[in-house]
Amino acid sequence: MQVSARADYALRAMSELAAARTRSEAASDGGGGRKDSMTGVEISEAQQIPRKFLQNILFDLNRAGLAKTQRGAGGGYRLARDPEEITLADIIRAVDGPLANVRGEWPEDLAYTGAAQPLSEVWIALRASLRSVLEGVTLHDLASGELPPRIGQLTSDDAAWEHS
Amino acid sequence: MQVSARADYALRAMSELAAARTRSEAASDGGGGRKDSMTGVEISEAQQIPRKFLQNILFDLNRAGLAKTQRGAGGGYRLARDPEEITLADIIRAVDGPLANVRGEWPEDLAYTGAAQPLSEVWIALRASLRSVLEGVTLHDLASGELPPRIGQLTSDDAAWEHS
DNA sequence: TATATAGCCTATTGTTTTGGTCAACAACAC
DNA sequence: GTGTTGTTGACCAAAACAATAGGCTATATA
Repeated sequence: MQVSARADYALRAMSELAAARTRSEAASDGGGGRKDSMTGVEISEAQQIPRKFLQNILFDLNRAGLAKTQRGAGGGYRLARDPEEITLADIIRAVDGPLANVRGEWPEDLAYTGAAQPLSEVWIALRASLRSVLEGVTLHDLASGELPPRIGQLTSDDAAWEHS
Repeated sequence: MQVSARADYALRAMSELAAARTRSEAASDGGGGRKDSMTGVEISEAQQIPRKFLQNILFDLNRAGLAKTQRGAGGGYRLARDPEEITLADIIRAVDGPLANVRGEWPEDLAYTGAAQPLSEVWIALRASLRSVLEGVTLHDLASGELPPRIGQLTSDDAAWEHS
């Protein structure tokens, strides 16, 4: 139940790209508009992510169709879709594979015997619960700083801030 | 976001112990009562878990105060508390450490900059969400086969059964 | 008090994942 | 062209994970 460095970095990089796009749209007074792309180096400096490692991750995001790339001078990375249409779950899946699995297997593929039988239903529930968070937050939510109400409920209700 | 083999095995082993205790209580007609403990080998055969690996895990569970052990002939492992008082979260923490952390850090310790700032709140929400499932299910729920309503909601409502 | 039974516990092994680097190569803007 | 930037695959070290080995210790009971 760990969030990997890859996933964390990917989310931060994509946030940065979402911000670049927002900045670019805001500058629609003149005509040319400001650039909505960032180079790998720019992203790595903005978010303090090791350059080379970040490039691997951006490559995955590109392959998954979440980011678009432009080679050559003046190139860089930009979002492939509107920030409203990219969820955190999309990003994590692109770099880490399936959101939740057990010992490398999908929950529904596990065959439990005896007393442990109801466990598979618990895993399904767990996955659904993860999804309800990660598929409910988009890059736009992050970039605007306004997370959906669902998140606020979760972080305020419980003793959610205790360790572990 | 993977559930480790250790966690899976631990949950299955503890389910088995819960079942043994239930069987023992059911046999309260005569007087002696049936044994509520199982040896390592019995558990490993019942759940198809590698013997030696299981022993490491049982050791952790013992150290965490979730299982009690008895050496010597006729010995074995048994639950240290009532099954109603042991949650799945307790078991996972005993063998895997903290339920949810990011790159080895607690969510609240992460310092995000710029566009990624609201991410830490998302991690808190994610952890709360995990907890709401894993702290809500006890060994008794598993052994009786009757999971709490919260689980049923999660597995029925959504398209919860799709892959990934 | 033997003795078989069972857990204790440290060490070790092999494999996979993770985090990260390098460098040759391909595309593109100017 | 020429320099900038991404592409791609190979590479590496360290850590984590899964699993095994085996001598040691406790103890129930015959």
